[in-house]
This record gives sequence, C-alpha cells and structure tokens, in this order.
Amino acid sequence: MNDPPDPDPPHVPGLRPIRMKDIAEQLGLSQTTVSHVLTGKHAKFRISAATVERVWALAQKLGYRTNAMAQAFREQKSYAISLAVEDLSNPFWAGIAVGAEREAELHGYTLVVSHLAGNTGRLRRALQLVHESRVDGLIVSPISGGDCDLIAAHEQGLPFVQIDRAVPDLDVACVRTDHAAGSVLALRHLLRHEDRSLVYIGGPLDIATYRHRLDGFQAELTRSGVAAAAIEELKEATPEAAEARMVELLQRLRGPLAVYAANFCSTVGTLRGIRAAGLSVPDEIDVVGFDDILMADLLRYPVATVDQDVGGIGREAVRLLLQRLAGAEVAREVLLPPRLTARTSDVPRSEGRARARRARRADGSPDPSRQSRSGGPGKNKKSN
Amino acid sequence: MNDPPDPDPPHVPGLRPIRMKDIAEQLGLSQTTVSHVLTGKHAKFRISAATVERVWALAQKLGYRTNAMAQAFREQKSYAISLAVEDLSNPFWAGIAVGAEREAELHGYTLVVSHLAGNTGRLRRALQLVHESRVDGLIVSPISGGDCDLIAAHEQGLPFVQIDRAVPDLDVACVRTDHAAGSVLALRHLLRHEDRSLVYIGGPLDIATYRHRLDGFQAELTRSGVAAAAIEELKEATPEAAEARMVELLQRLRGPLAVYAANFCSTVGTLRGIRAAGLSVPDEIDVVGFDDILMADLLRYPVATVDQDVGGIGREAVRLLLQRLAGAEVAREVLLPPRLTARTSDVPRSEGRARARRARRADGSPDPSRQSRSGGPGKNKKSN
DNA sequence: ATGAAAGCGCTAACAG
DNA sequence: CTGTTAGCGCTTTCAT
Repeated sequence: MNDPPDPDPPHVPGLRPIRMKDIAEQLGLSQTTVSHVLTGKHAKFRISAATVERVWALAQKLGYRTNAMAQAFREQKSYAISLAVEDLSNPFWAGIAVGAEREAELHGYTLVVSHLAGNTGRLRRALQLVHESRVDGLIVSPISGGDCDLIAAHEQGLPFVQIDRAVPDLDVACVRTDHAAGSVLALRHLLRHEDRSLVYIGGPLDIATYRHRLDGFQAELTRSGVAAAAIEELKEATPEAAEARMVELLQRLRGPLAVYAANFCSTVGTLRGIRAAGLSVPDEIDVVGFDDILMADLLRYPVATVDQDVGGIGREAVRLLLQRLAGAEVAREVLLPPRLTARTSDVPRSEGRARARRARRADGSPDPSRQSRSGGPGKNKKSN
Repeated sequence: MNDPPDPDPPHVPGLRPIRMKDIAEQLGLSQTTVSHVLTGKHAKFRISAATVERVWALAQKLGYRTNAMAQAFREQKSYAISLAVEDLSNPFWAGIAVGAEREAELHGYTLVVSHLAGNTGRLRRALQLVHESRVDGLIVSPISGGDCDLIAAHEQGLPFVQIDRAVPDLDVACVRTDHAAGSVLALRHLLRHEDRSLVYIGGPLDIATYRHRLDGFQAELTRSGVAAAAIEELKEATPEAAEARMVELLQRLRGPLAVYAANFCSTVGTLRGIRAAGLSVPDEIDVVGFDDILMADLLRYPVATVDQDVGGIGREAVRLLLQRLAGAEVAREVLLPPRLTARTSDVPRSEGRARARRARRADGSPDPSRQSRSGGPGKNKKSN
C-alpha cells in the first residue's frame, strides 16, 4: 500500500525491525559485510576499520537487533532449554527454576518451564518441545507413570538430564541432593547432646529419596558406634501421619529424645506431636528436620534443618545439559551437598532476620538489603 | 564422511530429523503437497484422499515432527512469551507462572521465565528477548527502578502487559487482584461479631497495593456505617514491625478486637504479637489476614485469609497479551476477585486436609487424590 | 577488503 | 488435484 511514500524509515517504532539488509542498503554495502561486522568477525575478514565504524554507528542509530528466529533457523539451535517439573508453585521446584534460569541466561539460553502436575500427557508435550526443536534440550524431574516415556526419549537420542529423581536403570545423568550426606549432618548435629535416644522418622522407603536418607543415617550410626531407639517409616509422608506416629512414640519412649525428621511433612507433624504432648523443643526433645522452605522462619521453631541447595540443582542440571548438547560425555550422577541450618532461640536474630527478609513483600518498594547468601540465587520478596 | 553408504535412513534415532522434503521424495510428491496435507489444509487444496493417506502414513512411520524453528522463522512468530517477575521462588509469583504456563500451552505458546531479582539489568534483558524476537511478547511485573525502561519499551511499540503493579501513567494493561474487594471481604467477615473494635494494620501506603487495600477497607467502613478503632500504617512490611506495633496496640486498646492484617507479613507479625500477649485467636481477638501461601496450613492458626487468585492473574495476563498480539484492543485494567478462606478450628479437616495435601511431597509416588480446587491450576506436591 | 550466491525448512501465491 | 516458485533473515563458503 504505502510503500513508495516511505523510502527512508529511520526508526519508526513498532514497525518492521531493522535487518542487516537495511543497514547494508543505506551504507551501499553488501549484507554479507554487515553480517561480518555485526557478528564480530571483522577481524577474520579484514574489514576496514572505517567500514566497521560506519556499520556499528548505523546499527546503533537504527536500533538493530539480531533476529533470533532467523539465527536459530540457520544454526538449527533454538538457544532455549526446557525445565519440566512436577509443581512449579512448590518452593523446591521454583528454587530449582531460579537456579536454572540464572545459569541458562549466563550461556545465552532461555528457560522454558513446564508444570507437569503429575500428568504424563504434559510430560509428553514437554518431550515434544525438543522433537519440534522449540528447545534444544530438557531438564526433567521424572514423575510417576512417565518412566517409559523417558526411556523411549532416551532411545531416540533426545537430549535431557534428570533432577531429583532418576528413572531406574536409565543411563541418563541425574542431579540431586546427596541425601545420605544430609543425614550425616543431621545425626552429627543430634549427637552433640549425650544420652539422648535417637529417633528417625521419615517417608516410605520405596521412594528412593527417603531410602537414601535412611541409608545415610544408618551408615553414620554405624560409623559413630551408636544405635537408634527407633526407625519409623511412615506409609505416607504427611504431617498427619507423622504427628500420629510421634504421639504414639512419645508414649513408648522415655527420657530425652533426639529426633531426625527426614522430610518436610514429617518435620511439621513431628513438631505438632511434640507440642500436643506438651513437651518443649529443644530442651526436652531436640529435632532436626529436612528442608527449610520458609517453615522455620514462620513457625519460629528452634529446629535445625538440613537444607537442599535447590538453586545448585538447577544450575548443575543446566551445565550438564549444555555439556551434553555440546557433545561432551557427562557425569552419570551429580550429588549436591546439603547444608545444616541451626536455629538457636525463639527470637529471630542475625541469620533469622535474613530469613525473615526473604519472606517479605517488596511490591515495588526498593529493597534496602540485597546481598547473596552463600552464592545461591535465592533472594525472595513478595509474600504480602 | 559416511554419507554415501547411507542412502536410505528409515528412522535412525537421533540423526537428522525428518523434513517434509524427505516424505515428498519418498512418495514422489512435491514438498508443497506434503505441506498441504501435514498442515491440515488438504480440504482447501482438494488433495486426493489417497495422497492424504499416504502422506499421513509415511509421516507417522518416519516420525515426522514439524520444525518449529523453521515455522517461526517463516511466520515471524516465535510462539513463545516471556514472564518476568521479581522472584520466581516466591509462591505468589510461582503461582502466577503456573497459571500463565497453563494458558500459554492452551494456545500453543511456550512460557519463558525470567527471574528479575530487583535487577533492572535483568529487566532490560527480558525486554531484549522481545526485541530479538525470541519471544512474541512479555508479561512483566514492574520492579523499582525499571519504570523508565518499560515506558521506553511501550513507546517502541513492544507488546507487553503488566501484572500486580502498574507503572503510573503508563497506558499498558495491568492484571492484578482487586485489593479493595479483598478488604471488603475481610471487613464483612470481621463484622460478623458485634461490639468489636476494628483495627487495620498494613504496609506503607506509598505502595499502590497497600493503598488500594486501605482504600477498600475505608470505603466499606463508610458503607457499613462503622468506625475503625485504629488504622496502622507500618513503615516497613515486615513481621517484626507488625509484631511490635501489635504489642503496642494491645496495650492501648481494650476489649475484644477484630484485626485486618492487610498483608502477609503483617499477618504473621500480628499473630505473634497476639500470642506474645497471651491472647487467643479468635476468641479474644479475631484476625483476618491477606494471602494464604501455605501459612495457615502449617501454622494452623484459626485465621481467615483473603487469598489472591494467583493462577488467575497468570491466566488473564496471557489472554490479554495474546489478544494484544492478535492486534485487538485490550482492557486497560483487569481486576481479579480474591476469595476469603475461613478456618474454624485448630484441627485440620475437609478443606484443611486438602490444603495439607498441597504441602506434601510425592517424589515419584502416585498421588491418590487429584482434583482441581476452584478451577485454579494450583496442584502442589513435593515439599519433603 | 568486499560481495555474490546458496541454503537452512517451511508456507503461500500462483500456475497448470 | 498437484507442482513451481519465491522468500522469511542470517551465516558461510568461495570469488574477486
């Protein structure tokens, strides 16, 4: 329509992005030369400094942006990776996403997220993204029922890495917390008091995660030459189950206890059971939980927790995936060390205050304090 | 290298995806015809049923997948949108991401996430993604210091929508909770007892969100013909500030109270202050908080909360963005109604149990109960 | 030191 | 009903 009356469009805002061709034409150069300059290969092609300068200047003036779609098409690389997790709204997975996004960005990659919600259909769609080259590779946390899909995907050579959980007998890298090491931390912490009966309470042992935690606990017991008063396996990892079991346990067991509640829900249930029994933590019963996730801050229970390096899981998963995309052989398993966070009193101070800050809402207001804790990308705001 | 000795590769797994051309050649058809069939336009072009069938069969057999990059390049549409939020690891934003991802997927779009962490550099990179056509549009929650970047982006015609917060005087759609309506819910709930002094405690009023909440509260006060005993504006929205204020308040005010703690941190602080004073909720003091976010479940405080429809914010933001990308005029502001969740006792039951389930870790174990609550996409698992 | 040309996989306008 | 052709923006030989 109105093409002829528009022979010199300097920078009309939303209309038609600038292409290399545009720059070339206005400069009386070939598009090739512009490409050489703009992709930083002017040295290699010995473009004259003057030309380089002119191209740069005009590109700047016109607001040239490389067209990522054309580039992706040309190179057959989308520069995007996908993260498919069970439940993005869960702080555990969200933390992984944060770490992954950070690392991906560092390498010029974009992070696409998929919320699987236990749905194998969604898992298949996530795998599709790779097949369709919408993303170059996938980071996935295996969900129940999806094992065969992942096995098939691997046979087709589809590039992915697993996180948190590994499909049995599948030769694909997995990044997760070293749960056994976490149990070692927990036990050593509990062993700082003498003469306490040791209790382990955790989730069902057919789940590999819980198996690892108990194994680590028992191995360290052996090494320490001590015995546990009770090993409690819950049939269901819920606060209710843990609370019930704890109440029951407190009737059986005498004397001061040291409890390792080996997962989040067990921790909550354990604390409730203890409170219901009218006992105090940590004076009468000491508790170490697993996974922090805001809880300790909000409840202000003086419990120590074994915290997973969720950001690290995301970060390492991305690194592994990118290595694999680059054709390198990668580790079969990457274990990240957890850390133990001790909390001393009911009154938040120092570290406690830092944690409180993480739960605070900013909502547009400047955040006065902003320094990383332990390298993790886990700064939080906005909780109202 | 070994190209000649491989003239007929049926479906070698990871090697070279099948193109339309491959199908066309093997069938002695033109690539165009294959395209017509595979894109479902065979009716329009009146392709013979036999041909359609042959193409379909071979595509199936060869495992043809449309190459999204080529398609994106051709159509100049990436079929990806970006969600840039302050802090992905915060359940509020993560919930929005879940809702957004669901809606995006429904429309064949992919969701790219960016974790801004209050960093304007990251915001600019998020805007870059659109400039570079890596994504078609952006959903962004304005962060402090980023207003000018967003204003500039809008002037350049870059397609985006805002969530939760709106840059003042910027004519760009914003999707957020109807905070004022939330306050109405809160006040009506508190007014169910007679003879209670009403207290409002909330964050600083230079933040629009908190302003809206107080405005809604006061408007409803007027409509109800009642007066508040105290309107408390905290300088900082932290649990510590709220607790201190509450302690102070409890010394000043006599008689049964009904408190509206208008944001999450205020709620936590308020409850702590009340507990510190040895008073009981809700018998001596009734409390309505703002934003659920696991708290009520873990703390089992019998407080009601005004909960935001976080999934809905994500969903509507995507809808608006896609409409705008389709060239439609869109609403300037979309307000989502919050809902009030009442909790009656200390013992979790019915709804309480459903909430508990959300906080539970599945980790590979099958999830027995799986039905949506109130249309929101917020099924949760994995918290250990 | 610069340019011409081909092609990545797909779609669409236009012929037959 | 099916095929020919051109082109999306960019990179990359290969010439000059």
